[in-house]
Amino acid sequence: MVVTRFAPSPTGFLHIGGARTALFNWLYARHCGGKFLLRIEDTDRQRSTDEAVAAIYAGMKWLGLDWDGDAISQFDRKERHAEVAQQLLESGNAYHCYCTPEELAEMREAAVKEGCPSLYDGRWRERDPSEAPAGVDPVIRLKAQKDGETKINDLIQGEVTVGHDQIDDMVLLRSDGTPTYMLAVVVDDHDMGVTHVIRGDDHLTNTFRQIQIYKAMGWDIPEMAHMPLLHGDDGKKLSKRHGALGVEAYRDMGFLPEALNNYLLRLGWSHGDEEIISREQATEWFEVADVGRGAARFDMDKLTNLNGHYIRECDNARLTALVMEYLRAEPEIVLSDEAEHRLLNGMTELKDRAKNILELSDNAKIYAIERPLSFDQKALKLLDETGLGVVEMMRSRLADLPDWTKETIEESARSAAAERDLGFGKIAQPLRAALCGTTVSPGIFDVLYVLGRDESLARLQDALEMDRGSE
RNA sequence: GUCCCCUUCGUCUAGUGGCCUAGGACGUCGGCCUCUCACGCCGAAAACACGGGUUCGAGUCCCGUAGGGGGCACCA
Repeated sequence: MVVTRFAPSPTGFLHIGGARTALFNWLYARHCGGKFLLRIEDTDRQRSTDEAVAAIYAGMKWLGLDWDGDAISQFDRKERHAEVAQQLLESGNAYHCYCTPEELAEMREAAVKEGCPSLYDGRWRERDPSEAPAGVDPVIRLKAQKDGETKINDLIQGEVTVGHDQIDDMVLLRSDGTPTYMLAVVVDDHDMGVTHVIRGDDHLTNTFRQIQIYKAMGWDIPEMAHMPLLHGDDGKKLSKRHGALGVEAYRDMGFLPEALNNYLLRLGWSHGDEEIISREQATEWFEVADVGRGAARFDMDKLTNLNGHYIRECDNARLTALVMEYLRAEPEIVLSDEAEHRLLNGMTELKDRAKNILELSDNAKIYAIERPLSFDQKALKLLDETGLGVVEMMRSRLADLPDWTKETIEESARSAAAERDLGFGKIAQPLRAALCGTTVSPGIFDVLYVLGRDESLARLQDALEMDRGSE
């Protein structure tokens, strides 16, 4: 059975690049009917916090990436890691090294000067423990293979070969007895039964070091798949100003999780010309081998476009709930049952006009705002003598309407325009200004209908009676 | 410095030797629709990094160059 995993280190939030890695692992596991596991790489105690771990859980949940079983804490497994290091020591595949940090720094400097890769030279590899200096806690290093080379068949990168002269005797266990990342990943992946390691490109060369551990332990090496990293819009490494934010930041910017998922999926993976891909469809189609080899740049415009699509497709009740959540923070908004009702009724027209939930909420304010309205500059301009004349005329016509339906409202406004030989815009714009306080809104019949007779007439009356100040 | 990886429109990509006069999407520009704004629809400009091979034929295979990215920690 296929087993994949996502192994983030909890350093604040679920990074957007990490989210993509998680998504790919999730998709591959689900595609194969296998398992998707979550492991928190919290061995760095300085940087790991409970809040950060909670942020990862929350981010995964928001994206709909559920994992099988309980999340595993790498820190909790430190005894097991030490045990493996001990085994390696006993089998003669590892040894104690008493080098000081200064000594190692010198070594690196000298190597670079000679044009060699800056590797540990293995000076304690064959030395007898009796030569150990007093008072120095040793580290345990792996006795890596010196000759030959290792070739892997990466599911994404293809055949990659690295000579063993590029791999030194890396530290497995620190002098304080804690495991290094290299040891921990290998032990954990093995113990968790991971069959496919799908991770960022930045681990490609590390893989060859890790394979040394697998070999020394006599363990099976999982399939490897190294996906290209995400870059900023300038092609450089993704940084904060490029959008290297936590997924919750995207949620707060008004993105829908399905939009982010779809966008992340198409970044480095494709299925012919398909652009809009549902979770179900993605699960069916996803193959690791189809992931591209080149790094992709993060493009906010495309994400935004996708988000607009998913908003339009989204259920009105769900959108209303999201909008209510944002509107709750607005002081001039009172979220009465009446307002919620209007929001829901107006949502079909509203959602065509928004690319994110923030914008949607802003546009939705016309249905939740309390009378009397305030008018923006352009609206005021429309409500001049002529405009107010139209408002007054329409107010009385609408007041006489026997039924308040979109059809009767439209008929009333259209005939008014025809009778006066006016372009319809001459009627609609002043009405819009009086009803919404702005010059932009959904279709005017929809606004009138959703607002209802009483509220509509009251708002029109407000406009007629408003104090125009110095004007 | 050294090793590894990458390179098709501005961006994400299709493309696995002839179906490519290089396709789609976002963005941009123009138009249509229209009560505003959107949505939708139609159309346009826009790319095989460069140089050598291999082949009847190369975006597709090989080599080199350039550019970009990553690794080389008692970080993960």
